Amino acid sequence: MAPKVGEYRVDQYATDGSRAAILEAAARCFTERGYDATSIDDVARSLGATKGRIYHHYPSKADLFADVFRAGMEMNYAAIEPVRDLPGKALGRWRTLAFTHVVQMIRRRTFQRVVWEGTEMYLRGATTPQQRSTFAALHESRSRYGAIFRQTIAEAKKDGDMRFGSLGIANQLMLVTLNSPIFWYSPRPGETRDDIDDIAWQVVAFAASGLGASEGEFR
Amino acid sequence: MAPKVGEYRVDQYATDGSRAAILEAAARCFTERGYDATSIDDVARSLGATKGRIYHHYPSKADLFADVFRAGMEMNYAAIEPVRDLPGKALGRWRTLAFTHVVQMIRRRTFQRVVWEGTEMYLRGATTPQQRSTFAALHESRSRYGAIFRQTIAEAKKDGDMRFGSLGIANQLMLVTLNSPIFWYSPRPGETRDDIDDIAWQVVAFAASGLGASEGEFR
DNA sequence: GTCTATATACTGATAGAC
DNA sequence: GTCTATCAGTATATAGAC
Repeated sequence: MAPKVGEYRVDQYATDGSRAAILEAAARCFTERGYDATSIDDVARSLGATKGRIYHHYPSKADLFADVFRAGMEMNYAAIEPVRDLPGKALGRWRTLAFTHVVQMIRRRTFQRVVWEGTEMYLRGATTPQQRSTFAALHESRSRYGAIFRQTIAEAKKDGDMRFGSLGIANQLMLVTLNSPIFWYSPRPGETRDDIDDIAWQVVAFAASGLGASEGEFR
Repeated sequence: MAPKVGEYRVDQYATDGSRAAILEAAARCFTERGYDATSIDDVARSLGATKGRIYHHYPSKADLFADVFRAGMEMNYAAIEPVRDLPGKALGRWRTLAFTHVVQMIRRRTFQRVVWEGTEMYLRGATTPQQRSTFAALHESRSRYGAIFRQTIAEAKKDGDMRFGSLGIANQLMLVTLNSPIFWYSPRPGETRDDIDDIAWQVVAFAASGLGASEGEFR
């Protein structure tokens, strides 16, 4: 179940065309230039509009950014929901979860970059006191999401299906690996769904081996 | 040998106390708040000075940032220089290189965060035409540095000591893993040199296994 | 070599027309 | 619901005193 972290629900950002268009444009701009270097005028211009349109929907730039963050996390929860409670051992469940996550990083790259930058902003304390509680909720949503992965590898280790030292370090290395397509992936002309799946499996295989998983996969 | 990427040499930033202090403060500020959110006043204030001091040494904020980037890369080349041309098979050489690099990411975290952000700025094209050539040179310096690692794992694969699919993807995953301490590491009170080495070896072990290296190391 | 103004530009946010 | 005009705050960079 995708928990509500903000004031809007899933179907709202899906059906409200105006707000959805703003979110898409904002995600793209924030990804291209980063939060501070992106002006509201930039986002408006990329929509072929002026900032009046944006300020009608969002009271501030920080709120717009936070809503992209929220939408990104909601997409993540929605993506893994069908594979969260599959039967079987932890290692197998982890593989499916990890693959789903990586594909998500590739498909919704712009939103996921905002999730990353938002997390960094929160951890750096680069937020005003009013924003702080909003960002804290978003950061907690992301922590809960990450905890699903962390728990699964902890269980796999207990099963004897993974071998690693510190759980905390292994967890960080796993997450940074699975998230890394947001930094290096860029679509190639004529790329198929299978091509993306192939890339994603290579990422999962790297992380699995890194975590000392029993059998390696080298597709 | 550490190639000169900018106009200053190693011994200059090491001996010129005034400029070195500015670089340290700038690296800290840029790491804490990011390039755009950091004002020259912030850097000056963290030095207990005013911006006159900084503008005497650097003509612009972008130049200051670029010099931190340059210093960071110079530190990296200097760090791996003693282990670049060791004898032995590629896998063994890679382990030593990788360990040295990870320790460097931990020890000089602030400078390495600037290297990361500078690279992103360059790739995003978030530079003015005048800055472009400076950043291009710095980015190329970083690419050459990364190529040392890429070449080594390619050789290890040819030796049959590593197993992975696409070299390009494996390279990205390796680099993001080895660099990742700049995102999640923070020093703990009473931490010893051995503690840091232990963390670094766990990172190297993860990457080695991820690359399908023959023997796993699980410290 | 460092500091104190100050010019200049940009941007987040608001008010009110349509 | 969107646009135009405008205000206020901030930040880069410069000029000139010390």
